[in-house]
Amino acid sequence: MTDRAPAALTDTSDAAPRRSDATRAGILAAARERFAADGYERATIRAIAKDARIDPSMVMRYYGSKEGLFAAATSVDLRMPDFTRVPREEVGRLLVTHFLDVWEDAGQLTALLRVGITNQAGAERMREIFAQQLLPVARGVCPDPAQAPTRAALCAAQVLGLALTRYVLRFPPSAELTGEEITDWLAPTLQRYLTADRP
Amino acid sequence: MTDRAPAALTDTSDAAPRRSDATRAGILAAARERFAADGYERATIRAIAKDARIDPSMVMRYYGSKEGLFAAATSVDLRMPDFTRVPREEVGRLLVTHFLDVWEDAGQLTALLRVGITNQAGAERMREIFAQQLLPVARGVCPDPAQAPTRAALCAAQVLGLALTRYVLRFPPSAELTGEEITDWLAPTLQRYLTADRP
DNA sequence: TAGCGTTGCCAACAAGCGTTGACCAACAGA
DNA sequence: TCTGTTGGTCAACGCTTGTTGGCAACGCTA
Repeated sequence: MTDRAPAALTDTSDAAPRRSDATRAGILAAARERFAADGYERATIRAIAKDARIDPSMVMRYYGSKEGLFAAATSVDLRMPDFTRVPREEVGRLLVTHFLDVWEDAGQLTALLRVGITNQAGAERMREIFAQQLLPVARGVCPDPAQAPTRAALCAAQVLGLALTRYVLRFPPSAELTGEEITDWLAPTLQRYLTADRP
Repeated sequence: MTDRAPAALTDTSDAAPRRSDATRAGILAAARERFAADGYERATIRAIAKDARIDPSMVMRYYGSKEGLFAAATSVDLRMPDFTRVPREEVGRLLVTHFLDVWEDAGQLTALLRVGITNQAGAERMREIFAQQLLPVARGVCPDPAQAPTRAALCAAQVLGLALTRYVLRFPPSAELTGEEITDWLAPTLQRYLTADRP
């Protein structure tokens, strides 16, 4: 009866470390993998628990519900650099390389993309990330701030489309491209979406 | 014991019309809507049957299984025009407008996109459509046919990314753009992906 | 050593799923 | 009018799901 609050959503060193921290982290890692591989519905709590070598009821105890676990597993920080300190003609290229970096290094974004498409809460989460992390970049870079939403949306479409075909649908040509090829092709597109005066 | 074959997947006037054709069509329409709205797992046969005001067992009788129903509901023809008859500098613009047309008029593509992301069979279906319908266009238009897969994949990424943000995730700026705005922004991108000599 | 909160497992629950087979009503051809 | 086919409903099946509560072992503090 002591811990009514089910989930410690902020895992960044807040209070005393618990003995179960390793278990919690294991569940979270397994959840991210499963969500990324299977989407929200097919990623069952039982499967996640099995991956983490733990009983399903532990998942419930630590994260309250499947929704809670999902929320904890898909808290994403795009780690956006400060684009205002970059030469204007290089923002497109930097945006592509940065996204490729972030996407390759963790399965969280693939998980989020997969879930955002089946699950209402997932879609809402993606809109939040878009508004809080990509939109400010466009606002700081594009010529007329009033156009920032449009320009950011165009960039999001291009970047998410690449991620979709490359990491989720696995279209062979898209999956086989090297990072450099992708950068060379997409950088001018994003550059134009962000900084061109008119379409 | 007469009709072992459960589904008439080709509905285009092959044999004598049956009394149940309306029911079949109703099921298919309801299935497309549900698949588009909910994705593969959440679109239950029971819900589809309810929408079509029919018993769930009828769905099984006419389409064999949920997989069969899905296959019938997402047979997509992109109706690609003959791009070789179009002035070379207009293929980008035509490609955008054509895709917007196809996407707006039927929910099938949204259904396919949603399902292609959670379901293995759905992803396979999308790769087929890509290879059979978009790839030939690139092959006929781009300068070096060996680059056609890459160029087609880039176009697919841009188009699908737009569809994703506009129809599925519903990013407000993307969903609110007019067809003309989208065309103006995306046409040069696709034009470059298809016809530019180098990135 | 006793007490207590924490960590974990086990067994079960109710609900929902795809799927099946028995059964009835309407129709068409003889 | 009889008979076989077709269109459709109903009730149930076996299974999986998220979720819950009880219970045993551990580790700390007094």
